[in-house]
Amino acid sequence: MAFGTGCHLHLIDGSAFIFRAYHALPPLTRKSDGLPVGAVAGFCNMVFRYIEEARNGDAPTHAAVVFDYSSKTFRSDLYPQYKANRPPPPEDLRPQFPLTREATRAFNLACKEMDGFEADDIIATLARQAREAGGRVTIISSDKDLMQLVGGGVEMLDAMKNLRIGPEEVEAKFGVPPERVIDVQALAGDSVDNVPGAPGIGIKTAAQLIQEYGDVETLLARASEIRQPKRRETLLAYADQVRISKKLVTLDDHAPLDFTLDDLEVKDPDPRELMDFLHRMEFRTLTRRVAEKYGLAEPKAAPAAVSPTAAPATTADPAPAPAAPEVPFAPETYVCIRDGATLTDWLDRARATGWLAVDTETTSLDEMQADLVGVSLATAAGQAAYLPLGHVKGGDDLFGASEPAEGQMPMAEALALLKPVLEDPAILKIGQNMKYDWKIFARHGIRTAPIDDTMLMSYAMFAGLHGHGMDALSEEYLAHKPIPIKELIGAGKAQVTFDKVAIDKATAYSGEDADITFRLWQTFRPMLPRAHVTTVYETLERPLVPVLAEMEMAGVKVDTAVLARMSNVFAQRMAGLEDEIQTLAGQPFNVGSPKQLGEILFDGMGVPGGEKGKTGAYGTGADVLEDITTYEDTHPQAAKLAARVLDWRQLSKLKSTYTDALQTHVNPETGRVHTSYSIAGANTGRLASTDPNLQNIPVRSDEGRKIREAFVAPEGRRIVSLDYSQIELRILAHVADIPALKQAFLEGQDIHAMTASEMFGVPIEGMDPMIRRQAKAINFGVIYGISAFGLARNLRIPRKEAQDFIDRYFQRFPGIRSYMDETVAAAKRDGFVSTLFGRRIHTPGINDKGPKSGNARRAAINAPIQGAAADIIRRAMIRMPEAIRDLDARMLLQVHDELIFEVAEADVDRLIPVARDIMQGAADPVVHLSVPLIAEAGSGHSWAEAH
DNA sequence: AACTTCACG
DNA sequence: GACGTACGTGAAGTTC
Repeated sequence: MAFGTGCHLHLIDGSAFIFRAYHALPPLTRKSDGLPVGAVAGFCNMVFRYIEEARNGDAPTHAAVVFDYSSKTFRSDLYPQYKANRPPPPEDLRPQFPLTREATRAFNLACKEMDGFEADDIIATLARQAREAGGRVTIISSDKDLMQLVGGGVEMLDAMKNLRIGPEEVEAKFGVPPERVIDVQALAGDSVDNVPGAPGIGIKTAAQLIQEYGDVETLLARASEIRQPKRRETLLAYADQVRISKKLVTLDDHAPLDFTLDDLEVKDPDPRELMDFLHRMEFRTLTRRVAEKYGLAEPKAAPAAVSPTAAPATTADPAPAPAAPEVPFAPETYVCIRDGATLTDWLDRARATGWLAVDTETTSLDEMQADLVGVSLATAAGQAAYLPLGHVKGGDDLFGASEPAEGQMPMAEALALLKPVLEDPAILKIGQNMKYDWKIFARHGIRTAPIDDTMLMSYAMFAGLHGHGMDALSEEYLAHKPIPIKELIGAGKAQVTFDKVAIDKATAYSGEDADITFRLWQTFRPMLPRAHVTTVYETLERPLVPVLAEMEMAGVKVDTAVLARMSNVFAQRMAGLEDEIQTLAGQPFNVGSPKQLGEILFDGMGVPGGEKGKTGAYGTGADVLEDITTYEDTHPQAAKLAARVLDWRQLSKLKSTYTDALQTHVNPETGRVHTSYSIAGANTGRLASTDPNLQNIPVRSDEGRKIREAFVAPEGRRIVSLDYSQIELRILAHVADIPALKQAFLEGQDIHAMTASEMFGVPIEGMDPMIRRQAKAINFGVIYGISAFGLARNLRIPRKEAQDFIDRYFQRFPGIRSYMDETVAAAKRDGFVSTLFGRRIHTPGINDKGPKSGNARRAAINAPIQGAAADIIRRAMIRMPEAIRDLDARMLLQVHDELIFEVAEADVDRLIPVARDIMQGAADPVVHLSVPLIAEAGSGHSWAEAH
């Protein structure tokens, strides 16, 4: 059909689809050979959805997907800097470009690109031709550069948000009708495309000027009439630059196309060709959906051959993992191991392949108290077995004891067979959260090595994107939902321990865990090098497993008598305060209830300024109460009440979270407290401590600090603590390359005083402590992605003043601002930021609009700094055991920038220099910091003395 | 289970 | 031009 009146042309901005797909999806790879295909998958999904949806209502008669050919166009000849600050496409995206063209053709859509022209020029040319022929045009894109084409039968469609963009929407965005958009763009410029425009003129001002003068040429001709001196000067000075900018933003609607509109007639896809392509890409879900749509059978086996066009661009990567034929999950096929011969058979399979996925089942999540119930093994996808060892029969007898279930190997016999394999240096043991299993085996005298951990692989690749628990990983990367543990042990009060679970059910569940772990490992292994995080995984994550396991098993001695005494004192003082508080309130109420307290203060006593949160309750946080304590003159009763509540809250916190709770965490067998560190808990690379959290033991208040007196060394031993001094500021000085900061650290100066001196021009000698305090707050603020609001609140000063401080700071240290800008730009471009050591922290939401993007922005600024500090102490911890091997000393705790040891009295003076050297040199040799790292040491009978 | 508060670096 | 903001955690208690 010839294109004419009544025809409707769809023009799809293919390149935008690709980048959107690439950034929206995790880096998927083709299973059989590891070829990156995430963007292709997303692209296909978007095209498929487009065909399904966009064509329903207002079906096109003609359509084309248009791509950019290369980054070199006639515009780069006009202005060499045009789009020059665009980074090259990521390594793993480049091989996907030709595949998206292939995909377009597989969907039987016209696929158009042209050397020397941008996709936008082709779209402009086709849109003009269609308009002139009397047809309608819909441009599937949200690119503002295309908005100049809107009008006269041409409109845009933002496929993501399903928004139509007509002349009104364009005018809402640019403040001028579509035909004047190029004039506004020419004035405002575009930092993304590096269109210069006129400095200091943004869209708002540009729109104003164009409304007044009509277009750029008239405006420039009459520039001398402009009243505002600044605008006038700018326009006079930058007239040529604005003229070039206009040429850059004006789309060429006369590109010499080698095809006509008639060639773009819509055709249905050939289902066979489409299926063949999707199948070759190994997109299972999409293949299935297409098969359903066209009523075709799904191809069964994975394709043996790979199409020549789809070959990876590089051959430098290691050999791909063994091709994984699609094996369905079949829990009923898992083997239950009940005798030595069967166990030996499974272990021989591991000896043959060199790998073994393992998972333990126990009676508790606390590895120090958990009893081993069973071990599952997997040697290939779908090949899994379960070895029950500690299952018991259903009912308890009169004494609450229970008999072992039948058909289980004796524990000792089974472990004797397992031990040589688990310790065999030629057999890789694969686990999900291996630290748990490592500790269980260690308590049976087995040192599991070497290991791989799928949770840590996921963390190295996807930190910030999603969690790393097995269930989530299985659903995400294996498209398989595992059997929920609740189905076996129940939940809540009715929950039972795993030893009570019937062996056949345990076999299905536990075998599946090992099976999933193995398949995840197969999936992740080729992905690590492609994400460039193999070194991170191998040097910062995996080696930490045995180190942390040993620390956790060692535990720290806690003097419960000291804690109990403190609890009693706190209880008495709290009772007294409670009486006083209720008298002041004139009624009894629960002092621990923020809701009741808020109502009494703000409704009952009439304190002004109560602010309700989203739940409708008044906020009564410490900062609010502190404000109220200053209302002595207007609300003396409330001021006093607030002060008492603050005291009560402090005691309540110390008692419930620390002095009471810590006592319950003392292990009855070891008499010590064993925390658990999560390696993949914090997005930045920091560890997190749980059950109990020993990383937030009080220290800032005198009262709280006393709790550290309960963390003690046994007779004849000492606690030694070493902590990095200002490690994050040192990292900032290095990465942002700030000469003054680096110099100060090299000379061992007081960094906050130096900052104050630089900012305010006051001498360091005899400095007002107030000024130093403010500089310190700014130094910390910088690390957190400073804002005037945050600094103002922290320092309790007007926002304007805080803004002045920040301006002054950036003026004095301009490198900090450029570092921040570069970090945010990297996050927007790549979707992640990296530390000095290559750790990746993803930054979802950084490209969002709205208030949330501020959070993402600050997180992106903070992550490389906090993350590098975390990397450094990880490196120190990994080297520490070997370094202190000959000393009677062991590492017990880590608190982000501090390491705590227990050491024989006689070895204290030998430990400190050794540990200090390891910590101070921990960045070397991978990164040579241009500032020294300093670790300060202390020792004593308790943590309070050592810190 | 969600929310609030508060302990740490 | 308005919006909501310091970064990263975990635990306990109250409320729904």
